Amino acid sequence: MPELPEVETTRRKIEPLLVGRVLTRIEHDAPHKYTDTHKAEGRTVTGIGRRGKYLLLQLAAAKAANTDAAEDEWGDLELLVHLGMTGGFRLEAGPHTRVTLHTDQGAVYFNDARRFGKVAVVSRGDYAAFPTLHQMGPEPLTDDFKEAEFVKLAASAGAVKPWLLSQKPVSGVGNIYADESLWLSRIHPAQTKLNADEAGRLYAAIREVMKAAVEAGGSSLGSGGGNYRQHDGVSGLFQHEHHVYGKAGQPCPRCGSGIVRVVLAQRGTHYCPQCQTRKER
DNA sequence: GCCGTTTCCTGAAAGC
DNA sequence: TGCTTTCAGGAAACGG
Repeated sequence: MPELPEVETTRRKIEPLLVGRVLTRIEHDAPHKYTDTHKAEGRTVTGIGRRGKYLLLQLAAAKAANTDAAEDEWGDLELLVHLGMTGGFRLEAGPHTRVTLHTDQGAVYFNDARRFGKVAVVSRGDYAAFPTLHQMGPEPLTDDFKEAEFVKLAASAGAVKPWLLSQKPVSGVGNIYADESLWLSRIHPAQTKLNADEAGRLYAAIREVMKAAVEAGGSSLGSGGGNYRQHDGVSGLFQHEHHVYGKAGQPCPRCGSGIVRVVLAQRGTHYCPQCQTRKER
C-alpha cells in the first residue's frame, strides 16, 4: 500500500511523462469518486508536487487564445491524486484502469484495483474538501519537520500509532512505516503521552525509516512482488528491510522474542512485546 | 473536541 | 478443484 516513499517514487516517475504536456481529455467511469476532472482538460501540467501521500499536479490556466470566451473560468487549478491502497500509474491500460489522462503526447493510465484511490481537480491550494490534506503535518524529510515541535505535540497525544496515522504530527506515515518506526524507537504502539526521550527517538526513527524507504523505492507486499509497483511494473525493495511489519510469530531482529500482531484502531499492528513495553502514565 | 465505528471496494487468502 | 467467506486498509462520515 503506497505510503510516502511509494508516492514520492511515483511522483518522480510520472514527472517526465506529464510535465509540459497538455491534458486533452480525462476519461473515467465514476464521477462521484473522480471529481471535476473535466476542469483540467485543455490545461498544461506545469509541475508535480507531493504532500504526504497526495500527488499535486499543477495545472496552468487555460489559454485564452483558443476560445471566444477567452476568460479562464476557474483560475489556477490543481489535480489531486491519492493512490489509496492499490493505485498507481501505468503506460498501458489494464483491467483496473480507472482514470485515463489523455495528453497531447500519449496517455497515462491510473490503475486502482480496489478503488480506494481518489482523483479530484480543485482550485490551487483549496483543500477544504480533503480534511487530511488540509491539516497535513510537516514533511518528515524536510526541515519543516522540527523535533522540538514534534516532542511538544507528542507529550499530550493519545495512542501513538493512531496519532501518527492521522497525518497531523507528520505527513506520509502509514501503517507499515508507523509499525517500523515504533519498533525502531522501542515504543509500544498504544503508548500515550510520550516523554521527551521517547518522542525524540521516534522523531529520529521516522526520518530514518522514511529516508531508507524512499531510497529503496518503497515497499511491495504480497506474493509475486506485491500490490505496489512503479509505473513500469518494477517492485520497490523496502519490504526486504521490514523488521516487524508482516512478521508475526517471527523473532524480533533485536531481542529474539516473537513479534506479535494485534488490531489497534482497526489496523493490523506489529510489535515486539519485549522491546516495546507500554508505560502507565 | 476527541475517540471509536462504519463505510467504501475488490483481490488474495483461507476455509469448506 | 471450485465456491464462499474473511481480511486488508487510507480517509471520511458518523455516532457517542
